Amino acid sequence: MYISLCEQVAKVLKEYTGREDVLLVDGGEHADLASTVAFAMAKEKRMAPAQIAKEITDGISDRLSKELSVRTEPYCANVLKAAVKPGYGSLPNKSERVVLEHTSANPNGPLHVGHIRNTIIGDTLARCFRKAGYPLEVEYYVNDMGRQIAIVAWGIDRQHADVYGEGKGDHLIADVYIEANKHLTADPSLTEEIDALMQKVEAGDEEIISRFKGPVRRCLEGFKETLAELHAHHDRFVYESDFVRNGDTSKILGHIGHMPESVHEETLALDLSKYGFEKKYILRRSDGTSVYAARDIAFHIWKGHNFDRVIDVLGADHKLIGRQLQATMDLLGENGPEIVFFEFVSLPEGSMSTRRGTFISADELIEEAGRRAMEEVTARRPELDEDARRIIAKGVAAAAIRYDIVKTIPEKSTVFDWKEALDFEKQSGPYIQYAHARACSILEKAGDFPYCYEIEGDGEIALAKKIARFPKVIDQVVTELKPHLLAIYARELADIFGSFYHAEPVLKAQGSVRDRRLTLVEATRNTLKEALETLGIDALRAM
RNA sequence: GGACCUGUGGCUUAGCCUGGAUAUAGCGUCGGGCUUCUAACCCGAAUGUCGGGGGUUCGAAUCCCCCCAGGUCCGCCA
Repeated sequence: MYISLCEQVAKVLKEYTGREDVLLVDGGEHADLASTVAFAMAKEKRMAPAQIAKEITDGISDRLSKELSVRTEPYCANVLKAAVKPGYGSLPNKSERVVLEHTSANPNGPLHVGHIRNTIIGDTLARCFRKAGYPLEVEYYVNDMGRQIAIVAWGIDRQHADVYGEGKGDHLIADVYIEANKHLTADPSLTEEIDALMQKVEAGDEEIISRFKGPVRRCLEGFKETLAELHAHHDRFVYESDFVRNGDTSKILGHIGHMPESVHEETLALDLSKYGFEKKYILRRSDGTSVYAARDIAFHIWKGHNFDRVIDVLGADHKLIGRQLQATMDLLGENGPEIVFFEFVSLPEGSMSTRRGTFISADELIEEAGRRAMEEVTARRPELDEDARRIIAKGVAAAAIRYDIVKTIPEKSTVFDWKEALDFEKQSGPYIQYAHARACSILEKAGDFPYCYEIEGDGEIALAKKIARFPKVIDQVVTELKPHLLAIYARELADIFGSFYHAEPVLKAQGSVRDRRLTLVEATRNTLKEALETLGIDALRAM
């Protein structure tokens, strides 16, 4: 409704003014929709913008009210009819195939609170793409042959570590990795042993390859548990080593070697200066092995051939190499990735590092959030049995974590704060869940009622207008790749519902007033549910 | 030294790409509201040189330039 209304108003405005730049913007409090066209016309017509605006509105108001439902009531009625249906906000199916890569942390230790910013941005985007009707595949790119994993394999041997015993694999691997790095720092000559391992892996040495594979698999087992707790899902785990084994990497390096931009010294590199990069982009070491960047090119060529739109979620530390990759794909005439970058999460005492062991793991955060949520549920709903409370607490914990992370724009670096991460009030996931649970509670008590799509009063209209915007928000998230817009939208919808809830009695209203408010509550509940699920948050029916 | 991102009431934060009406919300503070649909809530108040300085414009938090502060990167690591 809202989307088609925007399009229709824009069409009328374009036809009337004869201009293309009628850009419709949010009208704020004074209007539902606004156009800046009058300001643009002011200069050439040498008239005050306000006067031009008045002439335009006088000229088109007839058409708008005749041809479109710009009058509030019929518009709201149409909105509500759509919003009470399951799946509200879903957009028409598209044929454009999308591949989205997120998380892709190195398998050398557990996911920490920095990694899951990637996970949550990525998974929320993925849910929005599905909601927007795109066929989508979500991938995790597993670095199973880099230096880090060589260090893990080396450390396991040297420390006689048992990473297959009791405990979560990713944490056991981290212990080995941290210890191994201490040894390497103490005696830098040991790095030769790491280099030797990497050369053997690239050469296809089966024994060394299997020494790498085990810990990688063990670490991924741990990741998958953590990701499931966060409601994040990958359709496919793609292994970096596959692009060496299948020959794609050497094939592309061969091709690049013949390009005019290639630089042959001891290494093979690309000169990307025409894209504004000062540094050469090194792809093959002097010992003949490929670097990460080369395998990444092979991986992205594969993605570009199999999908129409390629999206990566990457940390700010990948900005340079990500842009070099984009430039290289352009040079090769391949379908390159769009990249969503997010800035770092640090701790009050400094930056996080798996190598140094200075991080808060996602598992710690999930556990602590679950404990706090259980306390809270037990205090509020002592009459519920433990299983019921536990289900609610798990949903609340994941909601608090996901929302706390997705609500902030990715460009802003943040400092992890337990207090904020575990906040269950206002501007939090649980707050939005609570609004949904309240709506459920009303509807459950109401029993059957006939839908009534009338609307009256500022409170009801404000709610209906907000509901109307949901599909547009989904569309905006996938075109602008900004999942935080959905987070903010859901919170604002919950805010407006909160005010409505306190101002307008529903169950106590009589006759058609009761029916229309119940219909509005149902539309709100359904919209909140769809929004929450698209955020990867459980739409709890009771809290 | 160079590149990118960020800087908005005491704290956290939206708006910036695409300039337009009194700059968004939360926390905290202060004052109200549970015999009434779940108070994880609601209503009201106070709190702002939109980091600083120039410029463009009828109009700048938003665009351009310079400076300051924080983060990230500049490896034959990933």
